[in-house]
Amino acid sequence: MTARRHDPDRRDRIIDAALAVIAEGGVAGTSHRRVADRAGVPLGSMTYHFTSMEELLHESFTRFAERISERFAARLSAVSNPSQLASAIVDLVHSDLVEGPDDLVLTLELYTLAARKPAFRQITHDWMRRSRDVLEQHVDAKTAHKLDALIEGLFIHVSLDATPHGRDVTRDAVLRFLSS
Amino acid sequence: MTARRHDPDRRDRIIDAALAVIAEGGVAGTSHRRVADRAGVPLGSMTYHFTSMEELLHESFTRFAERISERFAARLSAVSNPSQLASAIVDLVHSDLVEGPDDLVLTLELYTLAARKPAFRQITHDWMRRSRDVLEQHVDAKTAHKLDALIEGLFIHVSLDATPHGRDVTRDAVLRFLSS
DNA sequence: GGAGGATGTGTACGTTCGTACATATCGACA
DNA sequence: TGTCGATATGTACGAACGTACACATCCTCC
Repeated sequence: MTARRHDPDRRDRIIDAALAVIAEGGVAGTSHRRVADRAGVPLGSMTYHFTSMEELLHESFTRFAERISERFAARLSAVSNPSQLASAIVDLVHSDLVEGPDDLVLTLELYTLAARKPAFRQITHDWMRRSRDVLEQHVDAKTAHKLDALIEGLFIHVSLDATPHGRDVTRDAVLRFLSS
Repeated sequence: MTARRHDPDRRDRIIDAALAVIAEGGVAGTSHRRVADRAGVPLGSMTYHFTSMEELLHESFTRFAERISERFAARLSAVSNPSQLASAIVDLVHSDLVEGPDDLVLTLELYTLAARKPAFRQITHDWMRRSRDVLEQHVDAKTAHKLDALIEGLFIHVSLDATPHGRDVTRDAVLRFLSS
């Protein structure tokens, strides 16, 4: 009812700061103190708002996955034919990456966590389901499955391979799944 | 010329121990002490054989990537037609994973490191080039590129998605790239 | 306006860490 | 056999960590 003593989005800022710190130094290099410094809050605030580091990481990655999903949906909602869909996907794979290398790092950090801790796997599950839902607005379910995996692999290989991956190769790969 | 004071594969054992520790607790949870305990060597041995943690990680992941590459090559060297190739790839994506979940964890830990530190990207570069070389024994270069990325994406999605990925869907996806 | 609960903070404790380095052990060779 | 590098180890130090918790601050309601 009344204004909180301090900013009510203190928690939000901590989560955003956590994502920035993770992108910079990885989960390995993330500590309460570093996140607190980045968010401009006292150390005590960390344990007050989050009972453990794991809870903070979980909430941070949940927010991250939702953001990426929203962008994915926004990019693909505008297309109306297979050719446009292919172009949109090629853009996602080749351009988004250049804009935000942090996204690659955060994605991989999340996958790594999910591979080891089941608690984080729910985040990847939901993320992948949302991606498929978006793709299923344009293609059938099985194709959506394949396309989603292909996009994942292309994104990683374009990012971590020295050999340049041409947009034409990516486009051709996508179109192979789109043709009936 | 003469036998070393101690076992000459002390270094090797440390590297293997490091991989075990990384698989268990991630790069984040890897320390000199833990690796030393696992390898059965004194703490002093760590800094003696490796000037830094980063050097140990680099050598460990190099060895890991080479091992996976060898297995990949062994699996694919025996095939002689597209159908067999598809079956071999489906096996790689669906079965290897069940055998060794550690491989997934280590792969993702490496990718995460590579995404942030260029020094580790050389390892992924070499790994991906070796994979393509193997694939190019069966298909043309562009197809090898696409297939390699597809395998990557399928592997990750089969591992981190709750929705089951049928082998038939994987096989169909692979065959789409194999058909001329 | 004062009591008391909710909200937020500063600090201190015990642990673990990477690293340095003095010391110990051994093999090679005179 | 005795000496001298090379090889290897144990230990100690300062820094950073997660967490607990006593304390401060503020809002609400009587």
